[in-house]
Parts: sequence; C-alpha cells; structure tokens
Amino acid sequence: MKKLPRKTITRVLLYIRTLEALAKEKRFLVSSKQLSEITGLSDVKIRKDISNFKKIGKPRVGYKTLDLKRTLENYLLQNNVVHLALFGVGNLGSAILSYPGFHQNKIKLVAAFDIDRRKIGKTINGVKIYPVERAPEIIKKYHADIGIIAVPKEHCQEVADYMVLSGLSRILNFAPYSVSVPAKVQVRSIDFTIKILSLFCDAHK
Amino acid sequence: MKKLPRKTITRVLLYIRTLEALAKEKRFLVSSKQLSEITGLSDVKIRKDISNFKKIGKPRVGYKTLDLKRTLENYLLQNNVVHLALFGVGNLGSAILSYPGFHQNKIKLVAAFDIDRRKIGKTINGVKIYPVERAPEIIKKYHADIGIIAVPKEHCQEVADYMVLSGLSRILNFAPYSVSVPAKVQVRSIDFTIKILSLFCDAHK
DNA sequence: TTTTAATCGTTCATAATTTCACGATTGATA
DNA sequence: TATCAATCGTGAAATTATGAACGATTAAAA
Repeated sequence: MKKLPRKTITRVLLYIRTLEALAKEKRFLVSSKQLSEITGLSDVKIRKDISNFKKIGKPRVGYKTLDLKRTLENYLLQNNVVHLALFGVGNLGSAILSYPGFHQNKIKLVAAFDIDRRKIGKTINGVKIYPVERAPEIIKKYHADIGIIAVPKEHCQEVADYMVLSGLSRILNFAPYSVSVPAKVQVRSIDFTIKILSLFCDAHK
Repeated sequence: MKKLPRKTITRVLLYIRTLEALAKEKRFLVSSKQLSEITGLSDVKIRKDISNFKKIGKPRVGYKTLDLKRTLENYLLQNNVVHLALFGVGNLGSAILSYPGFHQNKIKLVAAFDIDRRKIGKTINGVKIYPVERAPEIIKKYHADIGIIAVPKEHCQEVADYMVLSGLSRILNFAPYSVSVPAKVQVRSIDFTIKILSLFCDAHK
C-alpha cells in the first residue's frame, strides 16, 4: 500500500477515535453518512479514506464499527504504544502530565525533564521528573519516540538541540516559536496563539 | 482584496510572530530567503503570501521588518484584541489561564467558567472564575469572541451547546471528542492525542 | 557609468486534494 | 421473485496548493 498523505492520516486517526466512542455506546454498525455527521467531514471523503485500506463496508449497511477500527489501527499503529518524553514541567507541562487522554492506550509518557531542582525526583501521575542532563540516558532506556517541548519560548531552541542530541527525531513543540533542527528530524507545532487568531481572522473576513 | 484561504492566514500569522521576534533582535531588514530558513516554509510561498497585500519588498534588499509586520497586521487583525472565554479550569484550563503567550497583546482572556464551587470566585492571573450559569451574561458584558472548551470530554458537547446558547459563534475545542454545533458556529480542535499519533505514523511509514 | 548579483513579484506548470457522478451491491419490501 | 432504496467504491472533473522559471528592479562593485 502506498504511503498516505499526512492529512489523510490525521483524518483516519479521527475515525479511529470516533469508532472507539461508537463501540462504547454499543453502536456496532455505522455508515459513512453517520461518520460524516459526527466528524463534520464529507461522506465521500470518508469512504475514499477508508478505501485506502480494503473493501470492508457493505452497501446498504455500512461498516462494522469494530472491524473498521481494527483495520485502520492495524495499518496505522500496528499495536505500537508511542513513548513520549516531556521537556518542561511548568503549568503546561504539568497539564500534559495529567492529561487523561493519554492514560487509556496507544500513548505513554515515559519521562519528564526539568531544570528546577525542586521538581526533580518528584513523580506526577506516575511519571518521574529527571534533571535534563540525564535525557540522553533516560531516552535510550525508555525508548522514547517523541519529545515534547513545553518550556518557555526563550529556551525552546536549546531544548530542541538537546533533544536531537539525546537521540530524538520527532518533536512536538508547544512553544510559540520556530525551532530549527536537522533535516532528518521532524518538528510539528501546536501554537495556541496562532490557532486562536486564525479562527478569529478566518471567521472575521 | 479577496478572502484569503485559511492556510494562508495561518502562515501569515506565523510571519507576523516571526517579524516581531526579528524586530526585538533589532533586525530591521529581512528577505524571503531568511524568513524561509526561520520558518521552514519555501521562499516562493512566502513571497506569494505577502504579495496578497501590497508591493512592499525591495529587490536586492528584502522587506522592512516593521513595515511588513504592520501591513500584515493591518489586514488580518486591524488592531483588534481577541477576547477569550474559558470553560473548564482543570489542569489544562489553569495552564491556559497562565499561558504567557496571551499576555502580551492581541489576545485577552476575559473570563473563566467552572462548575466547581471551590474554584468559583477565585482569580487566576487576573481572570475571574464564574459559575457556568452566568456565561450568557458575562460573555455579553465582556464581548467574548471565542470560547475555549477545556472540560473533560464527557461534558464537551453540553458545554458547546451552552456556549452557543450564550452567544458564542467560534469555539476552540481541546477535548478529544467531536462536538456538533449549528452551521453558523465555527469549531476548531486541538487534539493532543491525534497530533502525537499523526507525527508518529507519518514519520513511521 | 556599466556590470553584476541578489531578490522581488508574477506567470505558468505541476501536484495534491476534494468534489462530483455513477455503477455495483446489498437487504428490505411488495 | 422482482423492485426499490440505501450505501459502498471509484474514475473523472474541478479545485486548490505548491513549485519552477523568469523578467524586473535594485544596490553595490568594478
């Protein structure tokens, strides 16, 4: 199967989440039309996304919730659990450590790092806080896949550099600042300010 | 001038932020090439985005940082300050209340709402926490533009409904769940889980 | 003054994404 | 059994976004 575009991957992950919720409500059959109403995406787009995998739907009936979920997950995640390492245990970092969405499955926070001596050694939600100097060692030990930047923007570039040095090749940056990294490293950003202003401007014009 | 696509708006907001940072470092001239290196976007795309506004660059020189910033801001933001209302003062909500990125300019948190009696009446970072029942009144009083959902996913739909009822027509949803709203209301989501898994899958394949 | 090199703005071509249109399949109904 | 309505899967068309190419302009250097 060919590599899927990132946008498709994002949508498929949304389908997985939606199917999970449907299964919990004991809705074991679902049509592209219904998924469309829940997610706000068009039904054709949903069918086309799903058709990347295999013919699994039945005309007149729809998809079996659990079969579809399993098929999508098998392709995208293959039972992997993503290991996260968090850099920065301030307000935002602490919220991420306590984020209930991670504690169900698929994502596991394996370690947190900070420079504040008062925080080091503590455990939040089962995750231990280490001094940032130990990042290379700890990241190898726990096989962290993705590093999260949750430090003040003044420090985000140096933290990013250190993450790369520690062996991380995927970074999610919460700081409102662009970081430069070697080409082999992937960075994505979650920037609250830009998200909010974009919603404002887009609706405004 | 024609309405800009959302993707363009998002990029332009990134330029504005970048130009701000450059000005702080006293770099008062910048070329599309340099902006490209900082942001990771291609220089052609940057020039094309900028050309939506007016001819403001000089060949061989680049753009005047402050002029360009002013031009982009004038078009997109027009000196508006975006007023936010936060729903849910848990871990994530508290982090948002303390988020330093907002306290500079352009975005102002005007009120927070919660159902927990122990939180109501408190002030975090200058923002008062009200009982959620008072949302319609407070939102009108402070002219909130955008509502933020930071409640557990089990409650996000009811909160969204109540936001719409209170007069909000733009919602930023941090809960990992799709919410349905009337067509005139715009919802965007920031979903940590999907962001992380998408980064994982995309790099993985 | 002329030449040179950097950089802008724009056109055109390419690629990616979304939407449309429709045939095929299925379960329910007459 | 034959018909009907719902829904899937998909090829083609339309739209949107990206990238390449290049002339035009400018400041600096020769």
